[in-house]
Order: sequence, then C-alpha cells, then structure tokens
Amino acid sequence: MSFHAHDHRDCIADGIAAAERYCAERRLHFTPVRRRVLEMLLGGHTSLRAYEILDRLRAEGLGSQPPVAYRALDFLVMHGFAHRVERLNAFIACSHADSRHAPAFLICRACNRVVEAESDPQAGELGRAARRAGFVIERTVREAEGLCPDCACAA
Amino acid sequence: MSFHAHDHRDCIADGIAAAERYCAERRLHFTPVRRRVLEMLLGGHTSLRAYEILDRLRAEGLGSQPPVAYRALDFLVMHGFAHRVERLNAFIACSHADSRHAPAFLICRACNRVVEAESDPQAGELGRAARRAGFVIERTVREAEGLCPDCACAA
DNA sequence: GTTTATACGTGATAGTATAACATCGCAAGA
DNA sequence: TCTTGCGATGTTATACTATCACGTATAAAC
Repeated sequence: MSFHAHDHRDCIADGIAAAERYCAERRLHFTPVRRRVLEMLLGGHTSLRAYEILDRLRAEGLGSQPPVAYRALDFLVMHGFAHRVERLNAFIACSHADSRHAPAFLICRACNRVVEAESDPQAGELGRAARRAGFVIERTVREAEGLCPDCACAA
Repeated sequence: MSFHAHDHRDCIADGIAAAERYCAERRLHFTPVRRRVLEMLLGGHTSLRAYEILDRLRAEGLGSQPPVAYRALDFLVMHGFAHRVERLNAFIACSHADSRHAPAFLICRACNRVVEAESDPQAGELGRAARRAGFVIERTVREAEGLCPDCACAA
C-alpha cells in the first residue's frame, strides 16, 4: 500500500472477509456495528475520527452515543483490524490484515492520506535506547508527518 | 538521561539557564508564566498534562484559563524547551537543551517516568518507507510504551 | 510619546474519551 | 426447560483536551 491509485473495492471486501474469518475462528462476535465501522475505515485511505464515525453510525441508526463508536473501535484495534493514529487522534484500517505488527505511519498534512508501513517494535532508535536503558518495549508509536509525493510536487 | 537517579536540582537550574540564554539571544520574552511552566516540566521526569499545569498556575495566581497554559506550552515546544508526548497528550521538558532534534521517548506505563532519546527524523523504518514512497518527512513521532528497568524487575 | 507587536485575561465553545449502570440476547450447563 | 453468566449494547452524565474570539496590558521600536 502506498500513495498510488488502485482498485479500492478490493480493499474493503478483503478487509471484511479477513475480519470475518478471524472472528469465526476465535468465536468473536463480528457484530453489525463493528462490521460497519471497519467498512467505514476501509473505505478510504484517510483516517477517521471517532466522532465522524459516530455521526455516520447515528445516521444509519446503529447507535448514537460516543461509547458505541469507541467500543467498536476498541474491538477493531485490539484485534488488529484498525490502528489508532496518535498524532491525529484518529483511526485507520490496518493495511496488513495478517498478524500482529507494529505499525508505522506516513501522514500527509496536505491531503490527509495516511499510509501504513510495518516496523519491528525493537528496531531503530527506540529499540537501541530501550536496550541501553533496560527498558521493556510493549508497544511503539511511529508516525511521520509531512507531504506525500503528490502534495510535495504541487507545493 | 536515563532511568537512573541523579541530582535533580541541576536539571532545573540548567534548563532554566539555557532557556534564559536562548531567549536573550533572540529577543524572546521568557515571561513569568513561561518560566514557571518550564520549571514545572523540569521538576520531574514524568510528563505533565496541560490541565495539571493550569491547576498549578491557577494556585499561584499566574493564570486561570486554559489558553494561558496552552500558550506557554506552545512557546516552549516551538523553541525546543519542551516536547509533546502524543501517546499521553502530555508535555515534558527537553533533556537535550542543545539544538533542534527529533525526540524519541520511552514511557513507563507503571511509574509514568519518561526518558528522551534523540533520533534522526529520516532514520529507521519511517525514513525507509518515506524514501520508498517519495514522502517528505517534516516531523516524526517515536514513542515506546512499556516498563522501565525498575518496574520490570518489580513485576 | 506614539506606534506596533507581543503577551495576557477571559468567556465561550469545540473536540476527545470514559464512567457508571441498565438492559438485552445468546449459549453453556443444571 | 430453566437459569446463569457473559458479552454486547443503550443511555445519561461527565471528565478531559484544546481552541476561538475579542479585549486589555505591556514593552520594545521608532
């Protein structure tokens, strides 16, 4: 996944299918709200904020109070279908439907697109600093803000 | 700076002195509110949230409304005396009073101490992904959450 | 001294997130 | 079948984070 165009319907269908499989295997409930929120996140390569999601759920009669959205997002994040983008206080569908990983994000401040790269939690300066300090890493946040190729050219 | 004990009064005095020098050189106003907020941040190796800072300012008669705290924090962050920790929505004094740099943080989820390491914005998986994608990095967020040596042993 | 730019005071409001408790529905076990 | 327990949802309220807008004060520049 990069900043290039592609047939986006596949992203949605594949993402939903993967989540269905995963939940079926583990006897998890892939409920209507959870499915719908994942569809929304898969629907674009920009992140969505919790209240944008809530507004859409409300419009569809799937829930009207903040906890509805946050619970669905918690579920999706916990099981790796979505990630939280700390820098934006927002959420985005996972691009690597496979296993657990430490996501890294490139965030375009002009067009708001976000692309995900994988990273090793123990790698880089964080890993080095942790080993030096005797620190046990459980989770990492790696996000870069800047300009995507399209917006950099336009600038 | 690491998770080890040290004489902490020096941290505060040195940090304030450096900020004074920097501001004097550039004709910036190191006002009472700004100084006091920096002292608070230097006063511990945990991060402080904006409203904790605001509460203390209020108690000292230095301002009672959110913008007072946020303006001071904006100033300190802009000039590199403090950093924002995205993962915590909080702020911490800069440990490297020197020049501009891309901070990386190790955040202990048990004792809330935070230590800062330096990093190269273009390094690591973010840098690689950016070069591959043609993405121009302007700012990076690198934060690891986990257990510091003390808390890892205690666990 | 006047001008100008910067900082501060203040009230209002926007945006993000969780606590707490009630209800519902389904599935495992008596 | 019953009931018991668990996970999910509904709902109210509230906590926490951040900014806007506008007026005033202060200090440096001219």
